[in-house]
Amino acid sequence: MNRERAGISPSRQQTEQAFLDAAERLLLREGYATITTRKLATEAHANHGLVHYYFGSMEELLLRVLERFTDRILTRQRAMYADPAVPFIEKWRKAMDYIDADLASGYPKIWYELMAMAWNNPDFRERLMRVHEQWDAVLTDAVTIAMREYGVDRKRFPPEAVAVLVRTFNEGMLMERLIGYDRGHRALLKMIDDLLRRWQKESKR
Amino acid sequence: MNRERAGISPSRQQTEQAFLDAAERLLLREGYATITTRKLATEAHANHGLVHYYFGSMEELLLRVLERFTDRILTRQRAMYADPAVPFIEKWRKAMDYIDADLASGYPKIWYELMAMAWNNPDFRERLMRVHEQWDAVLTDAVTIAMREYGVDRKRFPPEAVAVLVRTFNEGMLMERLIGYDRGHRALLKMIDDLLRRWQKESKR
DNA sequence: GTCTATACTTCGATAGAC
DNA sequence: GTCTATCGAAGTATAGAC
Repeated sequence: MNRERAGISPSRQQTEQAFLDAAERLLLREGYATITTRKLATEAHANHGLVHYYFGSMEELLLRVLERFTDRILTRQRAMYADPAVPFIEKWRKAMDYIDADLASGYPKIWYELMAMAWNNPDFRERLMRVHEQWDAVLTDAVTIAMREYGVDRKRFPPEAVAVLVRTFNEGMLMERLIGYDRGHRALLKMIDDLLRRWQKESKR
Repeated sequence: MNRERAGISPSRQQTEQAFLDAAERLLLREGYATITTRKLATEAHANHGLVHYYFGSMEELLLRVLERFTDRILTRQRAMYADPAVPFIEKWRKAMDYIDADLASGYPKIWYELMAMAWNNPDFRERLMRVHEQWDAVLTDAVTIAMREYGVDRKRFPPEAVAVLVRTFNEGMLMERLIGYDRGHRALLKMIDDLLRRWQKESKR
C-alpha cells in the first residue's frame, strides 16, 4: 500500500512524472551509478514493477529524465539571454545570481550526472551535443550583440570564441564547486563584472 | 590458469599495479559505474579473489587509482609550468599540445570519471580538492610571472582570477570534448594564442 | 492499471582447497 | 599467495493474481 488510502489513484501521467522527479532527486543525492528500479520506486512512492510497465527499462527512464531536464534548462537560458534590448551586463549578472540559487537547488549536480552518463552512452551523448549546440547559438548571439554594443574589437576577440570561453569556464567552475572547491571563483567573477561595467560605462559616452 | 605457463609468478607489487592499470582502462572504456571485481580481474588477467585480498574492497582499490593517477598528473603539470625561465607562451603551447595527445590517450576521460566519483564520495572529494589546490598554486605562480613579464595591468586582471579562468575554461572544454562537442574550441585557442603572442612581442621592445 | 511472486543473473565478499 | 566454490544480498525483468 504505497498510496494514501483516502486519495484517488493518480493518473499514469502523474505517476510517470513522479518517477522522473524521483530520479532527479536520486541523481542529486547519490549519483546515477546507484539508481535501481526498486530504490526509484520507493523514492517515487510507487511500485517498482511500473518502471518497466511505463518506461520499459531504467535506461529509457533516464533518457526521459535527460530530455525533460534539458528542455527546462534551454527554455530558461533562452528566456534569459534572448531579449536584445536588455544590456548584456544585466543578463550576465542574472546568470551569475542563478549560480548560487542553482547550486542550492541541485541543478548543476543533476546536469553533471547526466553529462557523466553521456560519456558512456551514445544516446545521451547525442542529446547533449544538441543541447550544447542550442545553448551555443543563444550565447553566441548575446555575446555578438554585447560586443557590438560595447565596441570591442571583433578581430581580436571573435564573439564565437568569447562565447566558448564564457560557456566553458562556467562549466568548469560549476564542476569544481561540485567537489567543494571554489578558490578564486569570486575573484574571477568580480574581474569579469568590473570589465563589463567599464565597457558598459564607456559605451554610453 | 590466467598467467602464462612458462612465466614466473609476478610479484604482489606487479599484480597490484596490473589491477590499477586495468581499472584505468575500464574507467576509460566504460566508466566507473559498471566496474566490478570480476570484470576488473579479467581485464587484469588476475583472479578476482585477489582484489579483496590485496585492497579489501573495490572502493579502496579505486581510491588507490585516484591517488596514483593524480600524482602522475601533478608531477607533469609541475614540470611543465615550474621553470620561471621559460616564457609563458611556450608553456601554454605545450599545454595545448598535450590536450590532443591526452584525449587520444584517454587521460581526460579517466580524470573526469574520478571527478564524477568524487561528487558522491567524500574521500574522493577530499583528495581532489587537495589536487586542485596544488594545481592552483602551480598555475597561479606561472600566471603571476607571465603577467609581470608581459606588463599586464594587475589591478584589472588579478593573476589569481586569470589563473582560475585558465583552469576552469580548460576543465569545461575538455568535458565538452568528452561528449564529442568542440564547436569554437579552435577559435578560442587561437584567440588566446594571438593574445599571448602580441603580449610576448610587445614585452620584448 | 497496479501489485506481488518469482525466475534468473550478477554482485561483493569470504571460507577453505591447493 | 593463489584460486575455486559458495553464500547471501540485490539487481532486472516478467508472469500472473487482483
